[in-house]
Amino acid sequence: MRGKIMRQKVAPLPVESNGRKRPPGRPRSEQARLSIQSSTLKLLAQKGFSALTIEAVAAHANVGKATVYRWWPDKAALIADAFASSTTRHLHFPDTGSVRTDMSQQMRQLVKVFRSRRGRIVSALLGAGQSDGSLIKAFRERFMWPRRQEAYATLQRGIQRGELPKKLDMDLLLDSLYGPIYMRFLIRHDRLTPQFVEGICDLAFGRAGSSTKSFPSEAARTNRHPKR
Amino acid sequence: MRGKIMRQKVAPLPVESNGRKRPPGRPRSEQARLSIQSSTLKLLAQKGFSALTIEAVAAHANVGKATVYRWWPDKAALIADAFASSTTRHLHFPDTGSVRTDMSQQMRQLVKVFRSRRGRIVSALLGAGQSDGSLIKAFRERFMWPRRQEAYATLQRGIQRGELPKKLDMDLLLDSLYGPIYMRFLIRHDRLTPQFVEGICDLAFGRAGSSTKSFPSEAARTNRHPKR
DNA sequence: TTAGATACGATACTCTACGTATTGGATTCT
DNA sequence: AGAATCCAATACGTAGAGTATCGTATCTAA
Repeated sequence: MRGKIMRQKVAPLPVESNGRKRPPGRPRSEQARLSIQSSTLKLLAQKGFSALTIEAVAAHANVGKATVYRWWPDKAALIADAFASSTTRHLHFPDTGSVRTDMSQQMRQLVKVFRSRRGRIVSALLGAGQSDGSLIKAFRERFMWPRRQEAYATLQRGIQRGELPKKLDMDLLLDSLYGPIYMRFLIRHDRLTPQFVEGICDLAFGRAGSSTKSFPSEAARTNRHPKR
Repeated sequence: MRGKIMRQKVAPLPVESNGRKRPPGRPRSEQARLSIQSSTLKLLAQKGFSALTIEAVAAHANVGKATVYRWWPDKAALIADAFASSTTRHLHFPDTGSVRTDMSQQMRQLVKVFRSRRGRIVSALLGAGQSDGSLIKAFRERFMWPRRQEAYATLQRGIQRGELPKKLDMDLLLDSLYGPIYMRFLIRHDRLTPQFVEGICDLAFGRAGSSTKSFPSEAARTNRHPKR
């Protein structure tokens, strides 16, 4: 028995911009919410997923344990939400006039994030996600998907400029660009460097470089991006 | 007394391979060890990492919990060891005379393993490894590294045949081939198919295909494999 | 044959953290 | 004022980790 209903995570604060009246009773403490989220991220980056306890989060946030459970059903939801709420504003794609340059610049940024404190949070999320579907889903929808949309647009510009073939499997190309980064990030068998990013791009876009018209290898035709 | 004598004069646990005499006392039960390992793998594939309890392993293996702890310090070591001891015998590289074919065939095999029951074990190991260095290390050393050695040899043959440039960053190429597979395997944003493998190879080796001399993109030169 | 050493399964135990429930007080509505 | 809901604090029940102990089994050495 789940006790009483459990209010659905994230619980948008009342009184919002919409005309709804605020319900009676003491409103939830925004300060407590923020404090919990930031403590979650902080401890997650420090200790990793398995060492993160809700009791520690509550203590660190100067909050009652019940307050955590009132708004988040479990540790997974807490982490997914904290992560989503902190999604980096960096990691946008530039528009330099060259796909190769646009992509590699963003990839370098991603590598920088992965190597930073935030990287630890991402790996914890992906790691725990392997035994909890909701976490990996949160990662895809809140982190990966928005960036992938930008990536599609970036590639599209490249196609229009004639840098890429018109019939391009964008998902294949993007996974070929980012897969090696994620692999080194998660398996840690080798260093994540800007040089590595350039090597990946050389391989995928062709050695020729930025603005030339050399099609990658004319590969990656087939269907566009039919999934999801 | 006479009836059941001589039971198992077959030397259940004879002298070690080295010249050392066997220590006094009851020798450990090989049967218990194997039973524990196989139960670990079975439950891990069934329930994933977080739901795997040592108590359940002991019960499933018909073994005392203390017996588990006598030989493995913790859950991580138990899993790492069970995984290592079961390392698939498949996943070898063929020698067809074409690097592209050698690689893509092995990659298809890997995809098949990832999609099988064993895939669940691998993802559990990599997932838990994100908060436990010993697990990710076990994966690298026992699973990844032996195959990478074979991959080096395979690429080397390609170089000697002139299919690949002499100055090749093998690690970059291998990460570009396998990274996309691991990414889809772990993030699950898209399907892992043989067609995907071919797409990756098209991109990395060039569309031309198997036995032609088309250098990938002449990329991936720089240093050979200086790390680790 | 016996003594010593070590493994075995079983089980009881302590600890930690999860998640629930209760309490007394604070805040905001009608 | 009264109802409703929040808050922190804290006690509680449960699950599983890891340790300790017991009686027994299986080995070596003398």
